[in-house]
Amino acid sequence: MRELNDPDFGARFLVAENGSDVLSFIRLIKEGASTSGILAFDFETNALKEDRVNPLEDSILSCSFCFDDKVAYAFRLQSKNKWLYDDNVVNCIKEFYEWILNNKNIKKVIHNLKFDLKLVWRIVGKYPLVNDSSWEDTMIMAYLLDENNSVGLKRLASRYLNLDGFKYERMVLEVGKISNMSSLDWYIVSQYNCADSFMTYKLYYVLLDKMKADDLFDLYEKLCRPLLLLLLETEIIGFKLDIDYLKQKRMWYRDKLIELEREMSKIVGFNFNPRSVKQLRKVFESLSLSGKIDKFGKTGFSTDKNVLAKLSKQGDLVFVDKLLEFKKSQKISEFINGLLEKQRDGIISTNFLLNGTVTGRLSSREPNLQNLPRGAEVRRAFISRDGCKLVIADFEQIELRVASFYAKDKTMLDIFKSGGDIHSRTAIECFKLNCSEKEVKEKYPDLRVKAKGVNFGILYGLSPKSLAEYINVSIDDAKDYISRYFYLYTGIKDLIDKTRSSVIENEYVENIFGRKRRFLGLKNLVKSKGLNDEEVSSHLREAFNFLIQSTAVDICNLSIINVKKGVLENNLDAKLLVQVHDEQIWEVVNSGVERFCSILKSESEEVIGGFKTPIDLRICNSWGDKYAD
DNA sequence: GCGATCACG
DNA sequence: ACGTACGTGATCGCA
Repeated sequence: MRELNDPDFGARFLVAENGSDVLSFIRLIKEGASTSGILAFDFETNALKEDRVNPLEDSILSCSFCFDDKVAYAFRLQSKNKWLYDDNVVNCIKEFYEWILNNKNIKKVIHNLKFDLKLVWRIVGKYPLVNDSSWEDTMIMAYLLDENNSVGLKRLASRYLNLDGFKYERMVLEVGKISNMSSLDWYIVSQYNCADSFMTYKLYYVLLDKMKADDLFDLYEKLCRPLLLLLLETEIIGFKLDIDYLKQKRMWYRDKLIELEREMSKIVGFNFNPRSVKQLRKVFESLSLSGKIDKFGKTGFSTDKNVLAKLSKQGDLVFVDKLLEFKKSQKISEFINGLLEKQRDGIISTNFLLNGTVTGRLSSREPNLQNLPRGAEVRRAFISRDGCKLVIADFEQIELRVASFYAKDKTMLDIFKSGGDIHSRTAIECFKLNCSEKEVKEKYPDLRVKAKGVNFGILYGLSPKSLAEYINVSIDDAKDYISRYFYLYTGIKDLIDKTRSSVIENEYVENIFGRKRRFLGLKNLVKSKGLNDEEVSSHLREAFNFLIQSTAVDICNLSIINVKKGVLENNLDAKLLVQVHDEQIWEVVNSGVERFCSILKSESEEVIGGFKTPIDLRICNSWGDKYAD
């Protein structure tokens, strides 16, 4: 055993040097954590591929533990995925992690919970379930307290802890210089590891107090923590892919892109790379098309698909159409290639971030499963495992419903209550149509699409100009539509005004669950620059959009948690595979599908009392089935 | 590393 | 008179 004390931390950092040290550490940690009722821990890992951290594959180097503010313990685990100890010690380490998992009387505190629990899963093959309340994530706690700043452990340590972080920062710099942890001096890694679990321990109490003071504790306990554990399962099990289908498509698109490239070169008269904006501009000039383009970026005129679509409307330009097709195919093939690259044994696993957005939405990474192209082309590859079905649930128009809920707008509430069509109703008012709601769909489908644009635009805090561009009408018309909209839905207008004045006064907005979006300094900004300043109005748009978007997504996520609890209570086998904001996909064992669907309906439709959101439910074999006609 | 582009809700 | 839709992540080409 070696002691690596550090005066800056005021704590003892103890490092095991052999198997018997490890065994005595385990005894001490069990004893200490049982007494204090709390255990912070942290792993160090080594990415196999540089810059691509993957807890399901990376080498597990070491771990550290801290149960009071006096001492932290660290010991090594593996090197190149091989244990560093004999079987007896390895078994004791595994038993120790099982003990941690099973002991619900001890609070386990981790910075970035899902990451470390994936490593625990690799070691003992188990993970905690949604209803286990003995886990804490300081990263998510910090995010709820401040959605605008970094939640990295080092930053938090200097922001919240009354502790000279100088040495820590320097140590981090040293470690940061060498991205490959395994090539570091082992004692430096251990010291760093100890510092991390020690920081996590200290942070927990500070953040807990702040959360309670800010009324965020309920949101954390009832939503964030269960959601973290639920998504842990989602990420561990992954989504099954039809690899043969993807490989076949990859070939097909490879040929198609080469062919399109050849055809375009033939038309233009020289070879060029259609993926390069720079080369594309040259091509547009040689075809005398550049004069028709009125959209510009920092580096020159735009060649994006909206510009191309406009050009295409003006005349039959074979080249422009081929380029549009090329861009679309290129994009799809990027998705296909990405999936094939990242899948392991036919399973694709994403990483959901709870702190990836300022609105409480999740984000999804490596790969992003929340932005797959609509339609069956790519989604058909996402299939259920043998003996299972996919149950796909969509919340219908949840954001508009949330808006009507907050606004208490009688007109809009009535439309939703009676099962009316909100877009048709808006179309009638904005475009002065003289027909019934039902007739709008048949007689004026294009106007209904435009009304849909108005409905969504309102939630984003639209301007006449942007609305005009979006639904392709004149600015004067757009102005007219907006004023008619507010005449019809006066409650919405009042809600927007109320939200604006309250965010200027308080410098934050808060939704019904207590989630906050903070705009520090807004009051002064308004004072010095006025309400029409671009930065100010941008914040005001964000504020209103936050209210709607955050509430909608909190409802969706609460429904997921309720459903999963129902699944466990009823002993069903159903796991969430992916969440795309207002869409959930579950994998359910065939025999339980019917009961699962009734649980989903009953647990989801009324998450807030008195506020119902209808759900579109489908039972599918693949994600693509949703788009089959 | 950044701009442009494009995929999603 | 003026001007911006809200929230994300991935990839490509090019300095």
